[in-house]
Amino acid sequence: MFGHIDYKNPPELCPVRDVMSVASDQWSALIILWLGYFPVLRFNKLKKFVYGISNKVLSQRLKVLEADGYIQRKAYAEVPIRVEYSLTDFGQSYVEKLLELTEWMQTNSPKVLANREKYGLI
Amino acid sequence: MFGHIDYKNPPELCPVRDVMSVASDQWSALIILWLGYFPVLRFNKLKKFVYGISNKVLSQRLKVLEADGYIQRKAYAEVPIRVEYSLTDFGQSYVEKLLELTEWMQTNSPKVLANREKYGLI
DNA sequence: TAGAGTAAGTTACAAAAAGTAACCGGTATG
DNA sequence: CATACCGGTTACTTTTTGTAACTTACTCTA
Repeated sequence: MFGHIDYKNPPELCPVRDVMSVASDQWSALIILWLGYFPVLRFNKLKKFVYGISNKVLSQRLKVLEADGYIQRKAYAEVPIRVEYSLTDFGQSYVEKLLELTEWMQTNSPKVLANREKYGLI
Repeated sequence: MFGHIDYKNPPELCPVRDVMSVASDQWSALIILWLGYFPVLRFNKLKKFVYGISNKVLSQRLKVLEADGYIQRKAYAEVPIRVEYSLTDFGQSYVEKLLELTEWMQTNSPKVLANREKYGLI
């Protein structure tokens, strides 16, 4: 894992870090998880599921996730316009990894919350 | 995974989401990964490994990660003061999960970078 | 037939988070 | 005698987010 980093002469930028920071961003992760649950979602549906996200940030994240190859966007020339978002095969393989982490979080978040509370009282 | 969310009546806040956003934050993840590699690290060493982080943000993240139970801080009353950071058992169990994700990222980041480039040219 | 609602965003502005650089007091190093 | 280390903190600037209004063209409701 750290083998590729020469930590005595740290590089200006680590590409893995860059890629990971996009994919594990809170909103990006939620978008990908919901698209893993529902194969196809339109903008406004997605916005309802990814509770609390703004149009602006949803729009930004969708563009970045599309550019990075996790999701695909299909626009239909109807009136009103219909746009469908779905995971690519690559995105599908990522969501499986992400789900493992999320499951760990679901199991362990009570411990974190308990810890947080205890820490606040001391 | 989604069973706990009633997406027709979305909750004001999802605790899992809150916990996960702290733990999967870019800087937090890097701190935890380096502490998984070196059992004990002092502030300035950590700062060198977590390349690019500022004192301010490192200090903030260490406090939050300590409060959430991932790391522990030991200060020795020497002169100059010595402070050692290390993973708790809980943090250790988390870093194992995080490493799996990181390994996936290492394997797959070339695909993402290739995709990104292709997308930029169209 | 006026009014509201839907669709997928964009835009201008405000608020929050992150980055930058200087500083602390005491000690060891050159 | 000046410099660097130790583990941070503080004031200030820049970047990122969030908020709310707006867009175009059609459909549904009263």
